[in-house]
Amino acid sequence: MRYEYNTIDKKWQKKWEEAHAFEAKTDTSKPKYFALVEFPYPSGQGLHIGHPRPYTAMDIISRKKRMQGYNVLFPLGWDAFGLPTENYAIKHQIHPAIVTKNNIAHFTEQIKALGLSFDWSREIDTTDPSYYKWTQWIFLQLFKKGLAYKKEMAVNFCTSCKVVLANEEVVGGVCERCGSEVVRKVKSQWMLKITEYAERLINDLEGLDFIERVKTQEINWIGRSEGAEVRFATTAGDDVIVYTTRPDTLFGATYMVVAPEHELVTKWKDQLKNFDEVEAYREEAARKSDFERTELVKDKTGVRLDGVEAINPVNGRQIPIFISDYVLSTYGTGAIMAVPAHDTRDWEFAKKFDLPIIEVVAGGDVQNEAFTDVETGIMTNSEFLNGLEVKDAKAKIIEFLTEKGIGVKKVNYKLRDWVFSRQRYWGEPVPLVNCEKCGWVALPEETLPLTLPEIERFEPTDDGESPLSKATDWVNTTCPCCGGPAKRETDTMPNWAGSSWYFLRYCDPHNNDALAAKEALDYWMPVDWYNGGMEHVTLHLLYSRFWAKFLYDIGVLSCKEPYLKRTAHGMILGENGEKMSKSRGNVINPEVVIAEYGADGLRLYEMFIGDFEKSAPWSQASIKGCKRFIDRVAGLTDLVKGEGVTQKLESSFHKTIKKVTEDIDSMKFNTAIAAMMSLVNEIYEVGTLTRDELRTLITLLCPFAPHISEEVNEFLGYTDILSLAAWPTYDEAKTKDDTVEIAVQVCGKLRGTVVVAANATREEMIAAAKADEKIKPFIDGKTVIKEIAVPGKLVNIVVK
RNA sequence: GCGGGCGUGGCGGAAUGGCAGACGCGCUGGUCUUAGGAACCAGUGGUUCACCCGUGCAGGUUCGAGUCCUGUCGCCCGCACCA
Repeated sequence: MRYEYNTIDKKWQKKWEEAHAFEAKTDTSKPKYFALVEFPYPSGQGLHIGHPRPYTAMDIISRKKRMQGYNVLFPLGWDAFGLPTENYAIKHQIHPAIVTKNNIAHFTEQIKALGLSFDWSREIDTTDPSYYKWTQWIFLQLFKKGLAYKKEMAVNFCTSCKVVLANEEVVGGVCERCGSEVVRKVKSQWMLKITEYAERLINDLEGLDFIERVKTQEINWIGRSEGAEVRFATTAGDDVIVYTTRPDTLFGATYMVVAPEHELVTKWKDQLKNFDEVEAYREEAARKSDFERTELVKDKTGVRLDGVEAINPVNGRQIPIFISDYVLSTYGTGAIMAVPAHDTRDWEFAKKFDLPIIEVVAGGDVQNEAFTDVETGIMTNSEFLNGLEVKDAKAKIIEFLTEKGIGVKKVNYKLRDWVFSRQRYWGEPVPLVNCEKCGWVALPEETLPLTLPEIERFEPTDDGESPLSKATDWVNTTCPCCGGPAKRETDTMPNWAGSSWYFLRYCDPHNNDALAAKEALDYWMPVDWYNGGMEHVTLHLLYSRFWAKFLYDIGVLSCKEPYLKRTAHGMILGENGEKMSKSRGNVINPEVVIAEYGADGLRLYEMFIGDFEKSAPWSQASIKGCKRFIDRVAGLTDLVKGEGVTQKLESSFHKTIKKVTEDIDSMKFNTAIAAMMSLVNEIYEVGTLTRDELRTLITLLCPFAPHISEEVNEFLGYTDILSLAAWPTYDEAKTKDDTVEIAVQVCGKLRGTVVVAANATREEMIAAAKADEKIKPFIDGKTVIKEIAVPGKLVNIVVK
């Protein structure tokens, strides 16, 4: 038979659907397995060739687990709130809900054409009020626990999207989404206290099966550091608290730097002789975008505060105070003690402003460069710390500072609270009202969902107000607390809100009384294996872990971590090795590929293309090899004779079953496919196989190429659905051959091979090697110094 | 600058410290064909061809190194004045 994919693909997709083959039932008699892919944002462009890679990978894992007897939950949904849809809606004057509906329809059709074993009965959509009801509910719980708060603050503002961005959404100083300039704007924003979970977000990574680069990236992003806060008195009377990770170098502090935004600078206005100059610098710093600030990294600038000096608490020495934008107002206390001898940035600044450099850790040449090594240095010029190692000096000075009440041990994080407001229409409304009397008041939970009002125009205003502010009928309401007049919050939630808990909804997607029933959550959670992109590590992954921990704290979830295992796929690049993009003209359309090679051809090639975790360039030529392989599998039906086991093929089958089983578990799909290709090549060499053997082969192939496997199965006369059949098992003993060909080396160089019994002893192997005609010339007349034999592998004879 | 990763044929890529280049693409020759951009068969790292040389480069450990160690060069990704 042949692979007529045009008809076969559709035929089996329909059969699976009619049989509800992949719908997960809560069945406690079987072990559960929750496999998760990141649900897509249904963009107007339709499916990208990159989408099927992680989907197929997790589909293979899900299908195999299902065949191995697990109760598998493998769902999909739509992360459908967001800017591109809204921008499209504005441009074409179509309601974003309609745009979303159309995009989802298109995506659904394209994804279904891949034959993935998703449980479509659990499909969810973050823009559906019955879904975002629960997003709002979670927000209310955060609000009630004091983890959501509104704050006037300088935020990142994208000049093109006209919207506020979270720190995680600013990449390299520009907007992560559109690449436009990001400026600082002071706005009143809802914030979520993710920082309160910083410690747990780091500590609980331990023991999770996350790939290492994901763990390190999360840890670095959270950026924990240990140090001390130290109080410096000033000649102005106010104290300045600085944060330092090197309290041991306190005796080397020769000046102080505070952030331009530091509040004391304004307070000291009358005491500063050069306040005009100071003010000018502050204005300049405020005007700079993040991008400009990072561009100017190397060139330190600053202004000395003329009229106020700080006093080093350990030696009473007066030191000058500067403002400089190399000190950030948002980290630590916004003030530092500068130790130019042992900090690179302070050293650069000191050189530029001609400030003294005092060595307090011996071991370097501090006049020529900062000595920052904490491992080898010995304290000097530091009175009672002299002679100590850095690590001991740290402990001693902290003890000293604490005793004197001038300092305290302190842990800091780079992680900032999550800016949760967006001045956009297409997002979840914030279920709060602002009452003149009562302040911010939560809507009663039974009134949720608070749905989006119908409005005419979706554009945000130039001054950054949400389009919802124009819906006055909706905005003006009554306070649920006192009944007086109140106004609704007009900002909406960021698109990361709906995706922060979507996997929980899959457990019980149609529940109207809770985000999911406790029993369903307890049964399915945590997710056993979650695959997604590296670009989400410091965004979605961190946010959703935070929400899961919060839900654990309030008793909704029974697990502390939502995901047991996390892997990440590599990108599929264009044929030229560059990232695929319209502007580069190297985009491959999955629909076109399916039309030419069938769903199985695409699936197989996406898995065969290379190491799953690495990027790989697409090749229009290479995909042919996968199509040929499928055709050759279909062609095996012509070679079927009889039942049972073919002697010559038996061990090959056992080896292949073992290899494919193991490789799927470690995501080595490319070598699993290679093993099946080798087996097929061998069958063609033998020239015949049995019906049972072909059934085994297509069972192995089924997770990768389910359509052709089902078709061959039916052709062979089987009446079951192969996708639900039992996964083949292997006999370890039968994966071994009776005889093995071993390499024979003389002095470590390969000189030949000999065939020996698989269970041959070392002595037998060496004897066989020495007896070989090709080996003799290399050892005859020489003294054997050493003989090494590795069973099943090689013999190495060392001669002189 | 810091953190992570990677350098293997013409290409994508394989190799628990044990026969480097599995598997696939491409290429060469052949079979069959009116035809071949189909299918099938054979071959395919280099070479001065029983030797020898080959995993970015230079050393080291080892009976044996693509794999481990040290140094070095190059590339990719993330973070980036976080005190």
